[in-house]
Amino acid sequence: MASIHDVAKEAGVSVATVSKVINNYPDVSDKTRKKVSQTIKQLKYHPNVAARGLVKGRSWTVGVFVTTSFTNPFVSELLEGIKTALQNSGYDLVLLSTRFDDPNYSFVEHCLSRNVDGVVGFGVARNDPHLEELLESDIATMFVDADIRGRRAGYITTENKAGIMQAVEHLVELGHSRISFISGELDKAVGVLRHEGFMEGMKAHNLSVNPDYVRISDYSMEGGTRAMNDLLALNERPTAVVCTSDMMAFGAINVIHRSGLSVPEDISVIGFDNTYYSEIFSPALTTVNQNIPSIGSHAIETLIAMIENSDFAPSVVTEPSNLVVRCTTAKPRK
Amino acid sequence: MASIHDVAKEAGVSVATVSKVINNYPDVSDKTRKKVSQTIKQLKYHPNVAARGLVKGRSWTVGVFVTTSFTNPFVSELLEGIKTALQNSGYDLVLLSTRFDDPNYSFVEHCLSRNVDGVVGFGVARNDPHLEELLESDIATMFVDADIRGRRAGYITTENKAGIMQAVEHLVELGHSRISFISGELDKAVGVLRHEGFMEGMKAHNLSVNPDYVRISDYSMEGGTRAMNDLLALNERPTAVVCTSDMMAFGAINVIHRSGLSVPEDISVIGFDNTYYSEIFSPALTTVNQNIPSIGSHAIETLIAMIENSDFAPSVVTEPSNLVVRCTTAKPRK
DNA sequence: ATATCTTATCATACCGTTAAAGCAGTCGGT
DNA sequence: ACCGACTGCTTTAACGGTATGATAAGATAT
Repeated sequence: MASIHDVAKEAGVSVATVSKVINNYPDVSDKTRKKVSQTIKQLKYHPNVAARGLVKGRSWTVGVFVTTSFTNPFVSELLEGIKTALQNSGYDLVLLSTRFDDPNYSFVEHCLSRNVDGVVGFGVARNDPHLEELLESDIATMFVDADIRGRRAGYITTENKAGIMQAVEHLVELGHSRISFISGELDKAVGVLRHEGFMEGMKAHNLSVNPDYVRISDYSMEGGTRAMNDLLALNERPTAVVCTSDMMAFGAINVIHRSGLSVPEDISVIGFDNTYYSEIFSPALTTVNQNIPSIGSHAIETLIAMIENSDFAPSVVTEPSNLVVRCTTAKPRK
Repeated sequence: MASIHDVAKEAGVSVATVSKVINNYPDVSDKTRKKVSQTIKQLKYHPNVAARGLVKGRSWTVGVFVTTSFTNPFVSELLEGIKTALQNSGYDLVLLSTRFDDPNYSFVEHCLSRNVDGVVGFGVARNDPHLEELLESDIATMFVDADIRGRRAGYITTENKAGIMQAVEHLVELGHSRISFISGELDKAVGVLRHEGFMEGMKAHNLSVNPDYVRISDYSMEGGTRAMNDLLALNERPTAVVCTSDMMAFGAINVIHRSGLSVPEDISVIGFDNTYYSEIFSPALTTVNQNIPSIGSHAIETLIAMIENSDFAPSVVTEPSNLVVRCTTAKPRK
């Protein structure tokens, strides 16, 4: 690999001049600029990122810290959005492979030694042990779906509350009143907000919430399965269920079918996310749509703005959500 | 961030000694080693990867070049396997964000300027314009699902042919003879091998292949939809269809259902991949299983072996495949 | 007592880049 | 004719590590 010295020698100028050409400094004559550009092309020279990073204290990489599985469709779609925004940005994405079994592994130190310019954090709980350290550091951060702010940290999220309220409203309009809520863990903002959305949505229609109908589980399909099993065991089962993820809804629907009941005739089910599979699944899932790829893209765009413009205030972005009615909701049986 | 100089000063030794401690050189007395380790911990020192990379000409990163969407469940599961193998390896994954709109963008130059120690290539066609350049370079490479070898390049794949042959055999045993094959593009090894598997499987049971029944499409759901539409338009439609991806099978099944026919009663469908959703989909999909996460892990493991041991011959790994019978295959109607 | 070998440590060149400072040469103004 | 400003370029010191050859001190052999 040719270095800047090779280019300088070949072009008959000093390394500094080459550097200036590369970085578009004004004090280079057109003639030399041309000559240098030409030799750069000729030698297929590309600046060494490590060397550049060493002196600039930057790396032109942004880190992600994925705690959940990539199999999670939310993660896939988020990454897709991130990939799109990264294209042509000059930044590359580094997946920080964490060493969780090492008790004194520090995420922040990992970032610092890798010199990442910023990170996007996803699935970060409010009580995450690494969180405080991260917020204290100078690393620009965008959290996805977590209402965590800091001197250098902003977040992006969807209208969680409004989304769930729309879901409840839809069910009420269909004539449901025995409405159940299968929630994800309440340790993250999304969980709390969606829960609030359910409570407020019910209240807005003067419906009381049966405590047995509110199940706290986890966002996976197994989470939905477990919660739905509990609900079916009740004396008076609900006629509709609002889930806080599509995967949970899939799990719930499978349980309902397996117990001989049908969706939506016996029980209506609503999901959350509108991931790619909600349309493919049969019956096609009624769900709260959030534009996940766009969340990913915006997260990166604002992150880069924060990085390149250190007085850019860490921002809070909220993406709209809306209910997509498909085939898993209907009027309750008489 | 503390540097090696800070540690040296604090511990009262030279930087060289600190470096030796970090890199486990033998010629350091136990006493100084202890003292240095202690100050490293105390100052929360972590070597700067850029500086180290600069002198060593390495980066402790492996690159991936994802041309398809992350939404593709194969990619997600592959990444999951990669993530697992990377854990505790000391390597991080960098997603090279490609600049395809730039006509003289070079993937290899991107890798070189980032100093990645190796790359895993997925979805690389035999006629990919970047391929030759990559093979000529000294970058250690593992291709997934492509039979491309080079001085520094090996590959990992599944028993593609055998998998499809099992699928055909299963259908024949059920009594099918009008068997169709919906194939992905034939520009990659997987496409060719699965196609061969179909041809040989049919031949092995003395069945002739109706050319109308062989459709070349793409691996997406839309690909399956398109091909199935064509098949249903035929005078004599097939009683069974073998698809080369799960997504294609989903698309095909949706088309069949929409046209008023049912799966598997009217038409049996088999997929390929056994991705997470094949079990969730209803009816649950009969499909050829390949252990995708394990493919990802093995790709990384052999890649790292190639990197750290430059005379490790680039290897070829084949993972087994097997048919998983679920609910989309049955005897043909009389 | 001197020479030789070991062992532990250090000083320093170097990796490829950027940036600050400096230095010729040209030009317009007095 | 001289001054300062400007232009275009170069020299050189970092950045934070690693590796190499030198060195000092102690042990062993002669």
